[in-house]
Amino acid sequence: MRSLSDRIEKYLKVLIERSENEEVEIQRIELAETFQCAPSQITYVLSTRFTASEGFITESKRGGRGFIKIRKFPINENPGKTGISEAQAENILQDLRDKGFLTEREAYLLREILGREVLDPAGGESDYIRFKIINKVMKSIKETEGERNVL
Amino acid sequence: MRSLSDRIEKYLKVLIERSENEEVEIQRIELAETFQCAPSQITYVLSTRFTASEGFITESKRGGRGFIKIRKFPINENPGKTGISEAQAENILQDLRDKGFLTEREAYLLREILGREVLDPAGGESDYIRFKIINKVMKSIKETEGERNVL
DNA sequence: CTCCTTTGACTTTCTTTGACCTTTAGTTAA
DNA sequence: TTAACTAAAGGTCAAAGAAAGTCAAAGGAG
Repeated sequence: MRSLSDRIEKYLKVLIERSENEEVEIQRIELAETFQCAPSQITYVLSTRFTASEGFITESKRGGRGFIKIRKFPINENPGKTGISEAQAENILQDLRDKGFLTEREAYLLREILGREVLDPAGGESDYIRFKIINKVMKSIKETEGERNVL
Repeated sequence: MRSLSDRIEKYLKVLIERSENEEVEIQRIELAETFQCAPSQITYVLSTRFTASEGFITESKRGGRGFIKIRKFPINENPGKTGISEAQAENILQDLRDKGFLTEREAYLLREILGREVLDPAGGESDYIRFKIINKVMKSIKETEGERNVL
């Protein structure tokens, strides 16, 4: 029998697949109730199966009317005009760092670049540019795989 | 479903958008009645979603004929001619690489980011953004000095 | 045994409300 | 005329409520 985590993962992935824009928004408590489990179980599933290095971006808000949004990251340049906020970018970088795909210094460099200050002049396009930068980074990581310790 | 605060925010932003001069004047009590909430809720929305760093300035008067005025400013950072072309950027990166300030992989990453493809959506501002990115990189290098070989 | 799951107590963040304070315009009385 | 009162705003702040996050400990499968 597949584990609860597996079932929740499957459930969410189906939701994403069926969505228009490769994203889904849930409420942690609600989903926990659906699966009759502790809310933190949902957090666990997200942190083990919906990581940035797997191509997912999550975003959430606490408090009243809080939510968790999961988005599948189109690594292969899909100009669907997708955008990434500064906070989301930070999460992605942290994950890539944690997983060892980026060194601390690389993550630091990118964090500076992706900040509001630098990208602001792009105005409404800044989220989009942030998306494109992250996209490039992901691709680059794939292409330079194995070189991590060489440099 | 989105929260009350979110709805009030949206409502006000629509009003501003539709206005001639990017500003709107309301009465706190009136708006609170419209949304069936405590007047201080309006204050809360203003202080969390119409901040200066988001480009808004609010102004108000108490007492009889009191009001709250919200103005949106185009946070127009003046690109004072500071711009860096793609080719120039490449030279700079090469130089930083040669001098050992960047690893090969870091330089590669940055080269990808600074390319035309990524920054194009910024339109006329892309040279300026490239300039700011390079600036950040320079600063970051200074701040992480000595860490180069630690990672 | 070891690693992955599951749970629950505690923490942090965001929202909503209400009681009380301050400011202003208008009105009234000396 | 002007000082004092009154009513009508908006401001503040703290408490209560509503979610999500964290983390360590217990439970299970291989």
